[in-house]
Amino acid sequence: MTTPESPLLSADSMRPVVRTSLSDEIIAQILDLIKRSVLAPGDRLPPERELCKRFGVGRSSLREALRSLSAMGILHGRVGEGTFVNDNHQFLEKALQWGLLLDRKKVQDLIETRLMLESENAFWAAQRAKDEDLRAIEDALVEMKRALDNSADFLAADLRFHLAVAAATQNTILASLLEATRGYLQEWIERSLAEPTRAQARARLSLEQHGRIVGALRAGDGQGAREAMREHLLSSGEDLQGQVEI
Amino acid sequence: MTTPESPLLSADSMRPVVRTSLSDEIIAQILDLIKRSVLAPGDRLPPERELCKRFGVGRSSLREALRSLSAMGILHGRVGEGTFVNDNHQFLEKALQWGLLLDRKKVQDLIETRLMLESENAFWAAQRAKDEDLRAIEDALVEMKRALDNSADFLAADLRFHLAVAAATQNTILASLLEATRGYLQEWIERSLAEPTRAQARARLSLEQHGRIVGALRAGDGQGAREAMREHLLSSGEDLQGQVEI
DNA sequence: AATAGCTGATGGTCAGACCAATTGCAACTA
DNA sequence: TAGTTGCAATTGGTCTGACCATCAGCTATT
Repeated sequence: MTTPESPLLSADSMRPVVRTSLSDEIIAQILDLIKRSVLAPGDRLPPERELCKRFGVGRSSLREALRSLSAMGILHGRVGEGTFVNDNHQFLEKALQWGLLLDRKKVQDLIETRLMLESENAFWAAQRAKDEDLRAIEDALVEMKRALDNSADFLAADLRFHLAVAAATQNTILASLLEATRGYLQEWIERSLAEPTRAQARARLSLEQHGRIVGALRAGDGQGAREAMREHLLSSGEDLQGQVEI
Repeated sequence: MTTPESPLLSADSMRPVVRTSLSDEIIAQILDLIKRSVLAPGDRLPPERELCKRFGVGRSSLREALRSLSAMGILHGRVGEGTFVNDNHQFLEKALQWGLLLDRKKVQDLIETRLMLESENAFWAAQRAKDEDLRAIEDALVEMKRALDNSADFLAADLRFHLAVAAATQNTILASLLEATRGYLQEWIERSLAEPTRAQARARLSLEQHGRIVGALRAGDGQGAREAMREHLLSSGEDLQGQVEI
């Protein structure tokens, strides 16, 4: 038989206790510091042994927090130098990478997602790009033209072009998502341009298509930019498609 | 004076050594085990002290790996019981959450991104939804109708509806991104439906709009589904918009 | 039959130690 | 003087052993 409970306990006056681990607490605190710009990208954190004293925890707990933040690309440590706040927060990229590690079949989905993100980004960029954004985009285009016969340089400029478009949307989430997908696909893209002759032909076509995108962006033509980007990715995506199925 | 370098060194024959940390190695291995279904969701990992022996590392390194995986929602540990593989891998959601933690202003961007993801998802769902997907979507709709006068239940069914649409796209990345954004906005959505009278009116309108979405999905009308979803989110988004600016 | 108490297993935390990489300065060499 | 070499301090990376708190399952008590 159970003893009758006190009336005090009948209601939901008692909630289960949250037992948050020390490292989770530290993770939250450090993220908060970054959020409040007390810690800016590029900054160096105090040495681990000093952070221990400041947080009042042992080195294990502290390190488990730091390693977690490193694992998701927010911090990075170098022996003998220190631990730094990453410039570009690639947590999304990291997460995506891990997600793909869990299920490699998803690359197909990724290509599709990227098509959508890129064309949508072009749409918003056309409506919101500031002068400096347009200049960055056109700079990348010029660089692509200059690097027509150098596959690696061309690809780098191409990446810069797309990231500049993403930045021009003024929507950091959208841009982050695009950077994450694109960053991860970069490996495949490079592989699909292995044969030089093929790469040359592709580069010329690609250059022309990029020119059309810039035109639409300059004109503030959202629909046109979306279509131009879509067309570009669909045509350049065929190579990629074949590459993935290997 | 610099001594002339050996010809062997002139080319890029020597690349910098990658010094991968032990915990990163362990993270990769565990993820690989999950990917190959050696470790299934719900499974319990061997005790830490035994994993140390198996991996041949100290407990610090092992724990730093486990904590990192826990921090991104892939594992979770309970004292006295063990460490388990999480059922739902919400690393994308976690990452997005952290991203927002770093910069709360981004909620605005999130709303915009969600609009795009949802409408695009509707488009693909219309083309690819299987019978069981449609059934799940309609189930959610029925549930919404039943819960017209219960704000919390209605909201839950609404969430189920949108997630079912996401699943119907058959694109796991797209669905994950949507789940992540939606999951994080849920808090705001709930807050925007605080006043019961307002919520009632909204619920009726919302129900009708969802009905139209289902119609387009059933008909396999991608364009129509995208438009219906867009319309729904734009109208329901006004409340949200006001909420965020507070 | 139900309860209380014990025991072992397990994750969470700490402290101290050593290693390896890096930096900066001092000493040395050409 | 200019460049190199060598040493020492700093710092992240790793290991070990220990103790604590919690939980599950068993045992003995009532």
